[in-house]
Amino acid sequence: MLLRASPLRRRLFRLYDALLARFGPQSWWPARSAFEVVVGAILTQSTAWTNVERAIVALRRAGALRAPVLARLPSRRLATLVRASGFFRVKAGRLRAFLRHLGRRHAGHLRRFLRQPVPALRAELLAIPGIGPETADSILLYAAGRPVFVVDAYTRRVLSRHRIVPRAIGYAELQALFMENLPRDPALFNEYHALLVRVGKEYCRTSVARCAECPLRFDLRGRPPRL
DNA sequence: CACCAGGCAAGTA
DNA sequence: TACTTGCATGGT
Repeated sequence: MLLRASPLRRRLFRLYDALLARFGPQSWWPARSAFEVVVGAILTQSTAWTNVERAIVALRRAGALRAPVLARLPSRRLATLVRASGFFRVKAGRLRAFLRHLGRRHAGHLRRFLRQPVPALRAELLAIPGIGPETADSILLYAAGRPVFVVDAYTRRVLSRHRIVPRAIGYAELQALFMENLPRDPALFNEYHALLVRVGKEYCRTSVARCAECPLRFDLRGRPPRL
């Protein structure tokens, strides 16, 4: 995959190099199976990962981190198990919607579901209620190993604070910026996104408080980052 | 105490 | 099409 050099491409590579040099490989996604990636991707919607971990632990203790078991769990019981991840009634419903789709369209086989071509798989994921662009792309990249870049709040915040993109850039535009300017390599997309989340958690919250301590100092040219 | 976190869908203008 | 609001727990 050959990409002609451009200022934007150089900035994206330099940002990646700076992140990797500072934080090292992140070994994402933090899950033991593809099914657990799907569950975590739904549970982490607008929620701190520490709270998702509590819910995952509860599900594991109940033996519910497998499709056949989770699919048979009553909604009240499921809601109780995922309570710590917040929005628990909504998320229990979304997990059930995914399991219902998996059961009806793919005989409950996640592998089979994930094997189809990216465009069809992405469209099918987005058609499941409760799965939007970020959740779908997280599943595509981290559960199915496809070269799809995941955009999230940290991606937008880190790049806009470094003045690489406008603050209000849309999901598709920001995703295209990465996918059209980097080699389409699942391992690269995996690590890049994980690193953005890592630096975001530590230095790039919505409050600008820790922003000044950020070790990257990436192309700010001395100016304070805008909110 | 107030504010925030790895979204999404439904409602309004 | 572009905003706004509800959903909810647990950490800082």
